[in-house]
Amino acid sequence: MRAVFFGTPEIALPALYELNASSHALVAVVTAPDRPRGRGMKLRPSPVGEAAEKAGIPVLKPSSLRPAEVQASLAELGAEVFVVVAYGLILPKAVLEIPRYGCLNVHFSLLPLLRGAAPVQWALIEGHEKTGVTIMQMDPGLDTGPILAVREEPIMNEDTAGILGERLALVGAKLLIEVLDALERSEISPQPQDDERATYAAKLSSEDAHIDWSASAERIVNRIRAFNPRPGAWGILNGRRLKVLKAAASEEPSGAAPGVIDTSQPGLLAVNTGSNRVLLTEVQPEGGSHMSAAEFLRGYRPASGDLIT
RNA sequence: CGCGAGGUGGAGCAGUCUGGUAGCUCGUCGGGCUCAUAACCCGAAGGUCGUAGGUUCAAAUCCUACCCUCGCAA
Repeated sequence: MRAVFFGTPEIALPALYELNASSHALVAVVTAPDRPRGRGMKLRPSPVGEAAEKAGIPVLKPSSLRPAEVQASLAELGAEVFVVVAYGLILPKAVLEIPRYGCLNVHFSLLPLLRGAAPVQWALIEGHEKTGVTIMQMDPGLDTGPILAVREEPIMNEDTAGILGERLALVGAKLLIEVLDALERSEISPQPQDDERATYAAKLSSEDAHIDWSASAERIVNRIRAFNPRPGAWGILNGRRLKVLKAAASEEPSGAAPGVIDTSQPGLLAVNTGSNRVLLTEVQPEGGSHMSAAEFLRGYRPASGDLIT
């Protein structure tokens, strides 16, 4: 079936590739406009925009979907379905109604849980044992449409948002094609969501990534996992920002105030918290590259008793 | 011209302001001690101090240009 793909960041790429390689006709890609980003604030296309251009697929980059002429050009594509994966803009009702089969959204949670912008991160922050991918028929609400397909995915202890997101993106890409195939054969019927059970995964800022050391070790570690690789959970040590990319909760109870570090054991960087100590295992000092805790200790030499806030 | 940090033996850093031929914690290699060890002791190798040019009796250190890396912010 003729499809238009809406997406913006990396996590949408597998779905884009899978769709492009499928039996369905990918007639155009819609993505967020080129934005000044990165060091130097140079204008750069979104990951999806870049990939689509490279693949020779026509790309639209409207800054809004409200203008009538934008909606008209979407309609002209003659698509039977719109596929939306982490696009970034709300689709107005008028747009949702353009394709015959409506708009499908690939969402990275088990809806109605974790509706919203950052479902992968929140699944980790909240310490869930499983999450998944839901494909739904979009309606004007925020991730409220009826469900077409669900795939569960277990969350591993060593998962970070980056790793888990990659896995979900691949699962979602495969599931998307299955849904399109089934839809074409009318073998699928939407199931409404149970709004009572809905929870929300709000967009996260880098201030949310500032570690509160008075929380429990488990909560701290979950946040660190959720913010890896971006933007990176962090604290301030000796006046400089220290990103914590990986950490593990230890069995050892905190023997000092939250945030006080202990370097007495060779190669280990322990931080006291509201519960057990947390062992930082991979960090990145301000201005530097990421490194193991052992390397950090060798070069930067924080002392036992220093406070990370 | 968005703001900022940095490129020093294999790793992570100090030294740069106040020029005078390089240091720390590790790693590596050899030897010793030990039942043993990632522990300890002794010794060794390894650096054109990002690149190019300039100032100077003398440059990691001062000046100029360029390359690369990283953080913030978006």
